[in-house]
Amino acid sequence: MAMFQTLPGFRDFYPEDLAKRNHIFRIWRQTAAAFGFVEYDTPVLEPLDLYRAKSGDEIEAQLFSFTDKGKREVALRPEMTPSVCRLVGERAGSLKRPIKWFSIAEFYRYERMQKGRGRCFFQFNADIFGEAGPEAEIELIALQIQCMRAFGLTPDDFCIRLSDRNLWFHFLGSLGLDEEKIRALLGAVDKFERNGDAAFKGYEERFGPLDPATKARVLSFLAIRSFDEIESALGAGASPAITARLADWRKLLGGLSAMGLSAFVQVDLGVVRGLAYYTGFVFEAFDRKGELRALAGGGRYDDLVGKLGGSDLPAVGFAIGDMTFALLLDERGLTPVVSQAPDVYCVIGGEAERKSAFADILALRAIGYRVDYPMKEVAFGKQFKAAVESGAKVALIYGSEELARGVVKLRDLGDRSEQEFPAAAVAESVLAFFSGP
RNA sequence: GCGGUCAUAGCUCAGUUGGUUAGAGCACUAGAUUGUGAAUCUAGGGGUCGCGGGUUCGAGUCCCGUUGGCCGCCCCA
Repeated sequence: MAMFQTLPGFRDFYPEDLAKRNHIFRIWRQTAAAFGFVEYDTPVLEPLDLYRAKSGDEIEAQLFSFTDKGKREVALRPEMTPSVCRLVGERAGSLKRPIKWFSIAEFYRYERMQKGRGRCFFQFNADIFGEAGPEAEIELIALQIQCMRAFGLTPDDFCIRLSDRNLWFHFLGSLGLDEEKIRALLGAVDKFERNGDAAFKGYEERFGPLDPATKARVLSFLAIRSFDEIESALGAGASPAITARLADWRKLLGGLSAMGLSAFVQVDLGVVRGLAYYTGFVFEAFDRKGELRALAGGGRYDDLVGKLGGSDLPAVGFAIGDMTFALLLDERGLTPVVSQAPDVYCVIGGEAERKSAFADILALRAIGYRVDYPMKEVAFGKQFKAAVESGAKVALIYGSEELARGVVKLRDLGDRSEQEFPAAAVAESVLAFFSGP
């Protein structure tokens, strides 16, 4: 029993765990780069006010926050958005647009542990700044899909539910509700899927009973699952603002369709995301079976950079969390098996032979091969067993007989065939062996 | 923050109505085996039975507390 445990909700990564994590990150990085996104990073520790400014005081309960030795109130970052808003806000005037940035970083939230949720977790974040039109959403939704597809996940495994807080604002505004009521009602819509009718309780406690006709219209609006339904609900006699918004929808859906991604996208106005700062399209990825919490989520937040970074910049972004994503890969049997085996394992006769081997070992490693050998003098039989168990492709045999003849023997641990190389040209010979047919 | 449930070796678990020095398999180390492969045999290391207190002649076992895991609620940027 270890003397110390990790803090609740924190994780150790043993080599095999870290290999899996790194493999996931590697694919996310490659994918983001393929989409033309560049990587950035920010401090883990930030001024507490950065998060207060965005989300208000009540958020403090879920922050790892404390006062540092300089009497500054600080917090471990619970998300990337405020930090990245600061970065782009500071240089908004000099950055080429569109600004396409991504990061892979660890975050901390003081919450109760649950399946797919801990107190520390990693997120892949991607954002586009400086593009106000739905072209940015096309790019980001496509990236989000590819970040999951790249692991072999299909439309049978997950889908992106697409909604629009802007449309909800127009719709509820047309019912005569003011902004405060609209925001409260969107909170109810967000909870409706989970809590049913009880979701409206908070609204009604604050503003009184919701007019039944209005409620009926809200319920039928949040049940919308296709663009056709949106059009028939709003299209006839719509205001210019709604007409323009419907054009944005057509552009977004058309773009995703042209990319061949329609099967991954589900229009679903029941998703509005709880966050008040989202201003337009919002999208959330779920597993198809509905067994896990959300895999990824994002949306447009056109007012936040101005609020946190000082310069007005339209923005869209999303994040994928590592925990739920890893659970989904496990469930589908898609967790990558990452080999950390050496390419070459050296079998060494004795101390004299060891000296001959060392020069070659270092030369091979310098070329980039993974090379291992026994630390101590052990029997040949054991060394061959160790070579096989290491997973190496070949064994290089430095025996006294071979070296006396000026050769080193290579044994293919797969087909058990052997060949000899001149002892003076081992690195070149191994290189030729591996690049040969 | 609330409720349910669980906790014995690195892993999976056994452990009698409370009774001697807490066990097995797997894994690990070494030997049999000083030049060729996942086998076999033998030996070894590894446990304050999550932690603390109580009941008892005696607690892994019963009681209370606590910490941690899992599941659900709240929340979920």
